[in-house]
Amino acid sequence: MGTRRHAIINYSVLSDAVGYRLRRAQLAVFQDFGESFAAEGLRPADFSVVLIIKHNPGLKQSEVAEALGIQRANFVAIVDGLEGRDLVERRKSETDRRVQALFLTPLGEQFADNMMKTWKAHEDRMIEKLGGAQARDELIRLVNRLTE
Amino acid sequence: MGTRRHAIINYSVLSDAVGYRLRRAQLAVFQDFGESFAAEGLRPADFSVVLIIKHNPGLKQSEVAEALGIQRANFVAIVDGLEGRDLVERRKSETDRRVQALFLTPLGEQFADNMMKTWKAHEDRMIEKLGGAQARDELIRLVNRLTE
DNA sequence: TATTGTTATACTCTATAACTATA
DNA sequence: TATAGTTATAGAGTATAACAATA
Repeated sequence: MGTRRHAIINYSVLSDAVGYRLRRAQLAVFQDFGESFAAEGLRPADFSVVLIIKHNPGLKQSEVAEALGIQRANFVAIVDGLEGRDLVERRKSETDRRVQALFLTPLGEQFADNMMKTWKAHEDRMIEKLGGAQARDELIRLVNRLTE
Repeated sequence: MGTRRHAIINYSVLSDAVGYRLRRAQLAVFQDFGESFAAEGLRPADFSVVLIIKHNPGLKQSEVAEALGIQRANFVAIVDGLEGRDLVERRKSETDRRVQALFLTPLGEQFADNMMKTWKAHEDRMIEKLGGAQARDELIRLVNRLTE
């Protein structure tokens, strides 16, 4: 049979456990992000990499990786993917032949502009859910204390 | 050579992107959680499962899984692990032979009590970082809006 | 027919070690 | 010796399909 649809659950301290609630919220936000960028096939990490390169052209691979908390070994495949889509270009430094400096291609610049429009629509949805820009600012202020 | 230690990075909108900041903060909290429970070898999912079973003995596997947003296929291995450590017990329901009802073992009850002490120390650190219980309440209130 | 638990499998993300080429 | 990028690999976490037992 199964008369009840959902069991009534006592979540105990989980209801306001910082880690648990943060995790569930982050997954919900990334879910919306994923749906927003499904057509472009852009993952959160790709977005952040394109954004950083756009605003910091010429950085070393390892600098971008470190800025985003990505290990340089795992960063290689991300750049490979973006380079394969002709969005990002690796240029060997003249002064230090070990380093790869990263730049957006012309297509990458164009892609970044469109990407930001899609992102803004996503972010605006999140801000609306939060209850406005002030609530967003308050949230950022609070979560930053956990990261610092 | 290498005169600069860290490149100065323009993070653009990433500085207050809800998803990005939430993700970084969640990782920081889980990092502290992991260090707190390194000795017990308890992952966040294990913690939440033990907690739910403690406060809702006799729930079906699928009910606990759904309550925690874990797919029932992936939940099997989690319960296997906890059962293998003699913390959780599966009991076949008398009324519906398909379902496995979940209970803590006596050792599991004892483990849960100790677990909560470790967790409270962890959570208190997070609350302190946030600036007190009121700030924590405000954070929970805000992130819940993203999940609902 | 539908549900519960299970197995198998694949894909992403992350972590570590070791290699190469350069400095 | 040390650093930047790379390769290989292994471990989590997560998603989907299909199966057996039972309803």
